[in-house]
Amino acid sequence: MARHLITSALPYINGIKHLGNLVGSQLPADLYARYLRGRGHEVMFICATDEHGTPAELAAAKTGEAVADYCARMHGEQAALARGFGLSFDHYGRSSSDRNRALTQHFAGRLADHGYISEVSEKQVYSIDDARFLPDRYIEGTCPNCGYDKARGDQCENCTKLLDPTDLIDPRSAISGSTNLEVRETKHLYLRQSALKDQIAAWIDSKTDWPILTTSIARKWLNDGDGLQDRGITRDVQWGVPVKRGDKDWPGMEGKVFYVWFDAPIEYIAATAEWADANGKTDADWRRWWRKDEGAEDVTYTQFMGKDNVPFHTLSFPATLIGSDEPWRMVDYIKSFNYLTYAGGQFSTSQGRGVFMDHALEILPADYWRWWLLSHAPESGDSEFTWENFQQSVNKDLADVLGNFVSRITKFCRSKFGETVPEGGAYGPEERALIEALTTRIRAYEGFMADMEVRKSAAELRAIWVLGNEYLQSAAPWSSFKTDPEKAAMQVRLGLNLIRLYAVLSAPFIPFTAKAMAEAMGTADAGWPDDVEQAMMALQAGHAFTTPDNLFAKITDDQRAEWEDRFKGVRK
RNA sequence: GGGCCUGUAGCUCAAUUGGUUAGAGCAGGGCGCUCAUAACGCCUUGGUUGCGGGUUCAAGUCCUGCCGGGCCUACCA
Repeated sequence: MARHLITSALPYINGIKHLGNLVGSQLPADLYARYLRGRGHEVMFICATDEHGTPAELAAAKTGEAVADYCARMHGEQAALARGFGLSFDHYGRSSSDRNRALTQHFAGRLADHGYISEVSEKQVYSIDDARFLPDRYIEGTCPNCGYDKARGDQCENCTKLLDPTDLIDPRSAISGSTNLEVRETKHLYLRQSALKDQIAAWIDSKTDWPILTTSIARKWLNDGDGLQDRGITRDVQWGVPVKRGDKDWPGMEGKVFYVWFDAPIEYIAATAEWADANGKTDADWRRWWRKDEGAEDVTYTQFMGKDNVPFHTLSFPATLIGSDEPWRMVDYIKSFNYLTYAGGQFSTSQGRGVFMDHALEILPADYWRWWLLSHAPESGDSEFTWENFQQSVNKDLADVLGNFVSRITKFCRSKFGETVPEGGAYGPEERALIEALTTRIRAYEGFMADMEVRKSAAELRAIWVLGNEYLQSAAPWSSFKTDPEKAAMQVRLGLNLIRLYAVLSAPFIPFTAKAMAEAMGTADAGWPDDVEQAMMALQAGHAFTTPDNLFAKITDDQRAEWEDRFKGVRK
């Protein structure tokens, strides 16, 4: 039994997340966490809402709420949706928590004490009417290159040219449209990543088993141009962790907050502390997951994230941990994902494009989404969601292959033997061949799951389901029942045990259905089939079961057409 | 502009890292079965691996040039 710390990238607070967000981090992280728990490992699975920064302030202003109220409300909504999707976080924290505030300030203090913080005076665009400094992308104007009139201060979306805000013709605030802008001087703290470059590079070089997607992004930042650049870690906004040096004030930094990307990854640690607080645990209980000097030496730490998050997890967060000169557990493996696309374009929270978590649960149970998203996870490249593919996959894999298997065996047993596991008969060559085939495939499944090969795991699980149908077809208990009822009894008993086996194996992918299957079989035995032959004797003759309703209703063509139409535009 | 990723059957993806005849699922075709959600099983049709060069005994895999798609480019997160 090993100890596994698992974190999912933190979903940003400003709205309901879409399926692309879900499949890029939280869902595969949940798959892995559930699998490891199923194998009996000790797991700490952490996620949280990422609540600070300009977009949260603007989203709150739009609804007229105070930003703290807005975040509290949205956290509640996101937490409810996470539960709806069966995301089995040990704790779903908030980056605005007291724990994170204290820890973020602690790290900043440690970094400053070790000379890894510098103060930099810089000029930034200030909007007098908005009463705030504007990040480059919140300044709009006419592109000097192509004349596009909605170019952003960082880049023109029309001609893709990189810009400085001062390049724009007729610049205006993207928030209010005000042209009442001026350049002001402001002072910020910078994390001296350049001074930590060699240590980070050596650390990245040691990760030879990481996906190319992950290491290549890190190397680009490490080696591009003059190498890893120092990074501003404070901002002139209201909503964030106030800048402090440990628990002391930071002269000259009054009224400023830490940059959201500085405090967000620290929330992985803080959320574990929140877990302790929420469950009556001690500090030692959470620190044994994070501090190598307090028990975390044997922890394996895995992070899940979309590819856009990689630089922060391979560079700035490690720089924070290394620079603190404290023995924090650093990530052992980063599993990163490409993007899920929707009807040829991107899912977009800001544009309301695609299918969102709340709407998804309105129209279908979570397991449908979990299965499709995981079995099509964008691991090797971007992958596309289409309603036709979704309908076909779900109907075939879940309704026909798995659901119908459960249906045929339970209904046959009910009509011939009643709702009790029948007794009699002994295994023949077919049963031994089945157990051998199951063993081979289950071992392969375990290998893929351990390697976080999500799509391959799904394909293997499906193949395991198919074995059940193949067996029934060749064993044909409906025929043997006529000539040799004891043989049919044995075959059916094996079939019922297959349902329990499938419940155990499938739980990481489709936890709700797995639970329904186990309950129908009247068992709480979730023992992992280390020995398949043993596992096929979990349900003994005389054990009562119930015949479940169909586990999965098929998606009809009418439904597909309706949803295709409903979700083709922009979220209201 | 620069960097990285990517292009394999109608569709979604594999291919043990350069090694026999490029494999699965879905969709299509045929046969079988009748327990089951018109479900299941078996068989089967589909590929000049984007295009052109090159290296090699051997290239989907390595190099190079085109063409297409995507991501990142440090002040969105």
